[in-house]
Amino acid sequence: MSDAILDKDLVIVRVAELYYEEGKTQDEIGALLGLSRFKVGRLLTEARTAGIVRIEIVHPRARRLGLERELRERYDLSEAVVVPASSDSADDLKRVARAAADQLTTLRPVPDTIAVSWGRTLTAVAAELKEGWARSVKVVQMNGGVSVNRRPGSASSLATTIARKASGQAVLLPSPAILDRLETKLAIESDRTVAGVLAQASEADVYLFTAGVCDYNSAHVENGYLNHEDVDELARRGAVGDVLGRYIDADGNIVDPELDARTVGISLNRLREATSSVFVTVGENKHDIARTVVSSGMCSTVITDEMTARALLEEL
Amino acid sequence: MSDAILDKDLVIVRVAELYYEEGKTQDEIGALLGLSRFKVGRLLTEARTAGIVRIEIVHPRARRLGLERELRERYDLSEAVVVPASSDSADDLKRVARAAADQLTTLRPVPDTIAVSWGRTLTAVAAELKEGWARSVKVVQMNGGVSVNRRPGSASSLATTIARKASGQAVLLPSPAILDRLETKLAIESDRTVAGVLAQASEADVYLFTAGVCDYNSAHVENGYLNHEDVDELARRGAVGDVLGRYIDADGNIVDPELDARTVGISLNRLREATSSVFVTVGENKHDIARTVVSSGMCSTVITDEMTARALLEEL
DNA sequence: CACTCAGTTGCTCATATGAGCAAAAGTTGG
DNA sequence: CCAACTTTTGCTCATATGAGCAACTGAGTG
Repeated sequence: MSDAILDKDLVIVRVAELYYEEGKTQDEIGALLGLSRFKVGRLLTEARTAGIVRIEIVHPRARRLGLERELRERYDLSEAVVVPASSDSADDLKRVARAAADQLTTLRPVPDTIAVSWGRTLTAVAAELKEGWARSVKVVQMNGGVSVNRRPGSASSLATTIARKASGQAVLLPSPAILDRLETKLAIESDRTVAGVLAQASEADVYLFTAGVCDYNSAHVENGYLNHEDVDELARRGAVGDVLGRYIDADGNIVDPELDARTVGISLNRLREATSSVFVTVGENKHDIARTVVSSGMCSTVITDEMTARALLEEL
Repeated sequence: MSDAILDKDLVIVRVAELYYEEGKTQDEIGALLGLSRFKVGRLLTEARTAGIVRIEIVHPRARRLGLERELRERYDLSEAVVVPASSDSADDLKRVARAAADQLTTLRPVPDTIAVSWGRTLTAVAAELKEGWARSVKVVQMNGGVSVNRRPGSASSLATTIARKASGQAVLLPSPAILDRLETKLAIESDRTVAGVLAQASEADVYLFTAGVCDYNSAHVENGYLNHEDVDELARRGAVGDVLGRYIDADGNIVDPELDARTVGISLNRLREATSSVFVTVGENKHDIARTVVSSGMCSTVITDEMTARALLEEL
């Protein structure tokens, strides 16, 4: 092949095939093709760099470590977990939930208390956790509203499920998410029971939360806390979504202070100050609020799908 | 992770990710995960074996070396070339043609004379050959019919194209593929010009041919040598297709000796006796005739697409 | 509880490969 | 045609990895 008219690409392809498919050594390939083993090595490196050789990890537990590192660096996070895109995007919620379950299971030191929010995403995480994922963790609800749960068959809330699977204790927040009048909210937050739960939430070792989208499909609308006019008004004020029931704009600022004052739960600053605040998010409709959360310091760990990760890494 | 509830698959995936995506050594991975480097090595081997790590050669020039070896062994071939399936199967003809062109270019010793048949497959091969693919090769037509070419714009036959690109000489066979009467055929084959060309074809170093399917789309029907009744009769007699215009059954036997006697060109036994007979075939409609060619010793080299190769390797 | 057998582990030593460097080869401009 | 610069090559030496083996561990049986 030394004086044949074959171009370089063909040589690279042959070398890659002999090495990866035939299992031949670089020495053997060099002898076969009349090249030095050093040249063969360089061609293999070029084949990998140019994408002619593609090495892919194919497994439900696989991650995208390169994207994870980029996310950590871009947003100064202590941890990022990215689940590869799959051919069945309906599967993404389950796979991100499983990755979140894996991450919780490997938290070190094992937390005494975890504060959790609620929503479909965290419900999936609770479902993916294995029995005995930890030993005796107290799971505290950190924002209101879980009692207004209309889904039939969901007898135990996600906080209860997470706690049960760790042979731990669930501490539920017996309060609506949003009160009609400020006075009522202040009264409830002063009540010893509610105040005690909020205090335990504020002292948690780990915060686990997701975010909501500011649209008509919102759990707040579904559960009667907001109506369509409310949502329109919030969107008009620039809300991209809610964290712990608190509606924020792209910069992470509360868009409606009056509404916020009537909302029950710990403050967003508590997430910013926390040593370990874990944010789980899936889906294109949440890209805007996801960007806000990671860029305004509300989380130390993000767990998400590949499409969301790529969106977060795009220049705006 | 030594006492975590994570299962083995998760460990394998993490190890594979750290090695192939992060470029860490087995030593480094072992230190990170609390495993020996020997254990890490075994997990990587298992990841490759189990298909969790997939290494693929992605390039228009790529081949399927494993299938090639299986074909060589199954059919006692000296060479087999298999082109990977692509997402655009319309592209297969071009890619197989390119692989055939590559193969011709690397023939050693460089042949003095090549005998060729005709058809769309070889036309594509001629198109894929580079200028100067060889130096001064004589290309001889070994079966009749090329002159009855109705395709507009195809000013030079494939034999002429192959010869020109090698700065060589084309020797065309000035004869119809099939004669109406046996006497006419005998007369033409005795003519000094035609007899000389057939003699040169019989003495070629390399034979390059494809096969035709026994159906209404056949080039013989298109060119008026056969009509639909003829095709029906051939099929009734068990014909799976034609090689050099000669219709054969699954065992490689001539199905209509009378028709065969009126057909102009070298015999199929000459292909069987040749040192180097190269068979190029693409497409599912040719699987049956392809199987006949490779299993009845008509070729020493087969060049085909992945689907055909897999069909040829299937047990019947 | 002890024995046997199968599977797994960590090791030594040999082999395979890569990094960095000096020399050689190729290209470009005057 | 020659000089200067860039690119490529082959090498030495260090590192990374695998094969084969002995020892260890776990499971099953009497």
